[in-house]
Amino acid sequence: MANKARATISDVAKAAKAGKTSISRYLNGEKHLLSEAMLARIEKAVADLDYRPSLMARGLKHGRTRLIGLIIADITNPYSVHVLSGIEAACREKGFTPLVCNTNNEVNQELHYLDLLRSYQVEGIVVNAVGMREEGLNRLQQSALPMVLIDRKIPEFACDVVGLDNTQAATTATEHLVDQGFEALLFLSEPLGTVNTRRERLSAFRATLARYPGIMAENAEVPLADSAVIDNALRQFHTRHRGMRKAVISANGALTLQVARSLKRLGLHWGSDIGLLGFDELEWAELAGVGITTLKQPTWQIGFAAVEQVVRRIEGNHEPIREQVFSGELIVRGSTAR
Amino acid sequence: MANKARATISDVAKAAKAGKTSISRYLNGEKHLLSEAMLARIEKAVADLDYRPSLMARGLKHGRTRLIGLIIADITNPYSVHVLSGIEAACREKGFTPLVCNTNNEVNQELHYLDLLRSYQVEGIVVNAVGMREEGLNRLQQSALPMVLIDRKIPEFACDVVGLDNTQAATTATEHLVDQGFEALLFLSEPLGTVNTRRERLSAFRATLARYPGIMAENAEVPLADSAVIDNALRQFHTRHRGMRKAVISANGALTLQVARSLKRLGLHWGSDIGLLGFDELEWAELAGVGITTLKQPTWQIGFAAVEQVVRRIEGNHEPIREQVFSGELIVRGSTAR
DNA sequence: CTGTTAGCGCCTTCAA
DNA sequence: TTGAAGGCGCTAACAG
Repeated sequence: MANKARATISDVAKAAKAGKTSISRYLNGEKHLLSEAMLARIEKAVADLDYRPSLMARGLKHGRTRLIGLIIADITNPYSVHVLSGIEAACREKGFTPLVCNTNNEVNQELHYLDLLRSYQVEGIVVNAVGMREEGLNRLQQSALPMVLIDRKIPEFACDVVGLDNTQAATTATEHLVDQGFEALLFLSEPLGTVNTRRERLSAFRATLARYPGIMAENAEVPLADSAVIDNALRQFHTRHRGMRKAVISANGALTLQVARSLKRLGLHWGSDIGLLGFDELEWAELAGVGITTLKQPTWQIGFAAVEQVVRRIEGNHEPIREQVFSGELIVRGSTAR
Repeated sequence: MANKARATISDVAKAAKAGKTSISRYLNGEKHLLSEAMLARIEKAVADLDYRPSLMARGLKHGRTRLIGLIIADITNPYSVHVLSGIEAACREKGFTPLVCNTNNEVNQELHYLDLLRSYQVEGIVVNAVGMREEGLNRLQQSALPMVLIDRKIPEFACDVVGLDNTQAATTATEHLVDQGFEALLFLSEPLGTVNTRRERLSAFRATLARYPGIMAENAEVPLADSAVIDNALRQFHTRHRGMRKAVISANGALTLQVARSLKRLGLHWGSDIGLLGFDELEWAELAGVGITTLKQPTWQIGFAAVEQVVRRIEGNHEPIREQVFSGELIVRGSTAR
């Protein structure tokens, strides 16, 4: 009995001995305009044919696809995954469907997907930016497509943003290390570039330590994938401050993983030989040696809030650009114990 | 200068002083049918208006949305994420776009999304099943929508599958533990239910140990979220075989995490007090204590192959149901050392 | 080589 | 309370 093609509204109309209009009304919650009899017939027909309206056609009609485009820099990153989880939840609640695109940290993928999303007529976009420059931006500015950025801003691009309160977070983290009696601190991040989150975290780190003149403050930029460079930065920091209590702050979760690996290679134990604190909570943080102290971001909320904001825009809200930050929570473990 | 609405094919036609057909031809690679002059005018118009065709409208026309629906049980699971990565790559290569749905391990979400995907007229579906019963199945059977399962099969549902060679993998894992001189082995999994992967792994475990009568073989089913139960299972296993060399096999990555946490709570050290081997590679496996031995699945390839298969079906391939398995790779670390 | 026409499945006037 | 007609953006005959 398997019906080949999907049933269309006309099929239902025919089966219910009604006009297409009535079906349409039935579908759009205007049931109060229909007679009991009609209602029953339609109900039956819909069920029989297992009919469901084509969102494509509907979208074509009045541009409401109920699709929200997501551009995620790296789906492999736990941060992104948890944000995605919040995004999913919010979409579900608001009646949208997320169209997920993974740019794999490549700028041209970003451009490609941006185009694609527009082709699918998404009603809004949520972006965890990687590069995003020139062309991509111009196009976006013109098409007044609602868009909100997650985590990172895009330089010189006015747009809603939702992310972490980097200053608060980095300050909290730094002060914790000061409290724990560390005398030399290294802030480790990927190359700063124009990535505001890295810069803000570093600035707050510096600003905080400016209040503690006795403590050495350093920072280094290392590429995530180059373990030799990381080893080197860590080794040098360690030898340079031999005899002192010292600690490393890693600017994000992916980097923390590499740092931990590097320390292991170098034979340094976090907690005893060197302090370690990483941005982003890690599911395995408690299992690695004496545990790793982390600064946990409310990732789920961030994702959820991002969708709320983009939906607000979709629904015509024209308030000025809005920047929404959430505060992080320090989770203390063995790696920063006295 | 920002143009409000998106340009349509008609706009372009007007701007290029051409008919819509010519534009359409231009877009669909039938440029050879167009005169130089026309081509140039169109090219310019398209660029000027930053036009890109609506995939919605196109889809409406001849049912080719170039969309592939993805139903992922738990996007938070690293396994799924890596599979997703392969899926993404394959989609890109084949010219499809993945529509990702996260069911959050809830069966009704699964149903909901299944409907949704059909509404969006996806051309095929890739599913990492959670429950998927009755209704959902019937609907799917009828709509001859190409579909391939990842990892798990659905009971009594004939469908292409791609996943791990569970027998090979579990056998390899078990033999490794035998080789390492363990005398009592516990196979730990979530409740078996009808999940074929769990059952197959357990069977192979049992079958392998049948060849080594001297070795104790046990298994236990524990809910992922109930740490008390896990603690208990582990504690009992440990005390029951006091004085023997014993090891635990965890049936998947998420469980391995819980097992590691549990062992830590119990004050048992993997490697020295008890052996540990987990299905699924974990990025932190080397960092947890002496390291955790894992059975790594070729996740990326699995995802890639799944899309290849579904695309094959989309393109009209009618070969009999196909089951594609990849073999796992044992990565030995400290947790199973002598 | 190029344009006209007729839908794809749906929603929205507008009439009945 | 119901239905017929037109059009969303695009493609595919079918003429010129």
